[in-house]
Amino acid sequence: MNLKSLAESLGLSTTTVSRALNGYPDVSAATRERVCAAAQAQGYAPNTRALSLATGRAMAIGHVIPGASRHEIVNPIFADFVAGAGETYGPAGYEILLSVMPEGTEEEGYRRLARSGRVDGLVLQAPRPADRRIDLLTELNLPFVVHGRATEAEADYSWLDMDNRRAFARATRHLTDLGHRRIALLNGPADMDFAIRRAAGFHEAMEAAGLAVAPEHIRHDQMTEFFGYAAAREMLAADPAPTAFVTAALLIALGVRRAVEEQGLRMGRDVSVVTHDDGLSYLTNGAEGAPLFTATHAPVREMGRATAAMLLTRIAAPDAPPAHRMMPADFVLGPSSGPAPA
Amino acid sequence: MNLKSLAESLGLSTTTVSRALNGYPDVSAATRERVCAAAQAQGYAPNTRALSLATGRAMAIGHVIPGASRHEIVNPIFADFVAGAGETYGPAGYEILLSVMPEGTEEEGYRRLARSGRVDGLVLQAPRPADRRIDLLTELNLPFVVHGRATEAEADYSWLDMDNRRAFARATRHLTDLGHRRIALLNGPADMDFAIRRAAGFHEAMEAAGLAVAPEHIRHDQMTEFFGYAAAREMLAADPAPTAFVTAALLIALGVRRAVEEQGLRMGRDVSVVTHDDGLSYLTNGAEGAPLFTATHAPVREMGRATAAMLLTRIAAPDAPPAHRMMPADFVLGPSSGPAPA
DNA sequence: GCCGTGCCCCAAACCGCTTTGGATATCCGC
DNA sequence: GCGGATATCCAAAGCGGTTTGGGGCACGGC
Repeated sequence: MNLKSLAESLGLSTTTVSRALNGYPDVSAATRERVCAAAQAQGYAPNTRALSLATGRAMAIGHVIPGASRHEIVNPIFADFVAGAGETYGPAGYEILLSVMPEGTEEEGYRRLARSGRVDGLVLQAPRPADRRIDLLTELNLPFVVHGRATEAEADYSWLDMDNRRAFARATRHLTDLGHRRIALLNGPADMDFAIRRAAGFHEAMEAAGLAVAPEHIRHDQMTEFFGYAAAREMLAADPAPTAFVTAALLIALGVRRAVEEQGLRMGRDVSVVTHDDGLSYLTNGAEGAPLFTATHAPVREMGRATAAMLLTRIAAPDAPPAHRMMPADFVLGPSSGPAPA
Repeated sequence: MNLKSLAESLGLSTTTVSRALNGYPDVSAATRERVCAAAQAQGYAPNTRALSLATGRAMAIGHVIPGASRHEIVNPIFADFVAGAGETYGPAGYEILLSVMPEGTEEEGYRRLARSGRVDGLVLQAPRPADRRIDLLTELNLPFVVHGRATEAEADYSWLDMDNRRAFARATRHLTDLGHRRIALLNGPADMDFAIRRAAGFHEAMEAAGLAVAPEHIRHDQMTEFFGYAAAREMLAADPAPTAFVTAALLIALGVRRAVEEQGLRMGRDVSVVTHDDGLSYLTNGAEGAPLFTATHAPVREMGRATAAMLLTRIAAPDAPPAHRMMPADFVLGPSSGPAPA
């Protein structure tokens, strides 16, 4: 069922039918009525491929999953972020094009994606401090918004980020205020910009409290339960052991809790834990109103929605100056943190 | 940089250039060489929109996230499954089109997706027993493969599934063999086909052991940590309490462990837990060689790869009869299960 | 009676590629 | 020298929409 046969069945030209369906003025109300009814009845939907070729708009946004190497860890926040973005795209008629780019082929991959015309814009995730993708995309002249920031990027670009530094300073200060002096940081991968900002916030608060940071109490790794468990287990066995942990993800915190309890210690009394919580739908911090961990909380789904909205306005007005948006994190008090043991 | 200008710059027709690039015979080796070199040099990449319109193939596969309602839980296995599928699509030149379909608009949504020609095939996830989508897609004549099965579907269709019944029978038998008599099942949502099969396996093993199933020991819900915690906590406080749990996901098992330890009980001694483990990259069952839970294990990423491969062969030969593939689950022995307490 | 003015509608060009159906040139055997 | 392969190449017709640039017609004013 294409435009042509629909037009024929109505005894009209394709031009008129097209204009009628797209709300152009040059068509009488009666005709428009008739056309719309017929389209509805015959179940007409424009062929996106043709539409896209004619209009030059792909009506799709690219999201890239970096690294398709077999044992790569898929970022767990990815699903929620994309679901959030989808909520924004849907009503606007955009679809998500997911591109899995094998490590190493990235430059070529982005180039091809841009030239292929499959997408009208791109969302960049998990940037590194000097992320080459930003300059690349600027050069390719494809609208994009970065979820996160790339500290050392030269060009100005649109981004939406959580205030990582401030959130982690807040979390750490909470612990120093409680009298903790040996605080460990279980952070995300060291080459991620967000992890660097989180570390900065941590150091800032430690310094403000006049505390030294023990290098052996800082760890960077993929944010898994096992990382939290293994790192905490090791640190707790050492002497002196930390009395508190700041962790970059709820999964890490769950691992820490496992190590803590395995040692016969109690969380919130013997060892305090403050975590960042991405508000993942399938991994909530306890129940509503009864959090399990003291946490900084910033729902990533919300960020997906907001990032998508920024990108859509950017696509609508590509020449507008880049926009920036900083999302704050809530601070939630839970039973996992308490005064430092004497 | 389109075909036309590339052809002009070479003094050839677009026909010849197209044939040269696509490996058709009607072109001399010298010309082909020249064309390929120029394409490389000028950074030519065919416009997918036009290519797609001309060939009729979209070079994209649709994956649908059901439900975009604000508080919907995004299935955590989704990310790994899609990453796996992407590994298969990539080398074949296919991209993933992610469609977020709001609850209720599904029928219309699939119809539009099919007619729009954006995708060459579809992967259906999380089917319900009498899933209407299967008949719908068959009617729409769009190649698709179901991850899971729909028990009551009438038509024959391609599917790939884990052997849920057998896996859960195996898990349950392990516990009955250990002498457990009161075993609880913390299952996925009751309307999911996979959850029904898992329950069937559970009941089968209980019956084989001559054990009655207490209705209050069966729970269906979203597979979150909190569900595991709350359900186990409640059950352990009741009298008689179960001595063992079978759980449908690692996250649930983590919640159960939390409840167990909160009660001062020890997992594997006072309370046994056997879980299913989807092998998510960011949520592993302990470390390699040192599992945390006794588990049935079937990596969902692998299933993504395999499902994608099935779909691609189906697209290549749409008239072949539907294919079926059953994936077994491993059984992994861990410290979370032990003899029933006396 | 003529002309300007809206109102509706349409034919045809175009988006960038593939593919069909020749066209031209070369080369072969006889 | 000539018919018929064979090897190369190309013009043009799609694919299914949008958009440009009119064209006919009725109406009103002079």
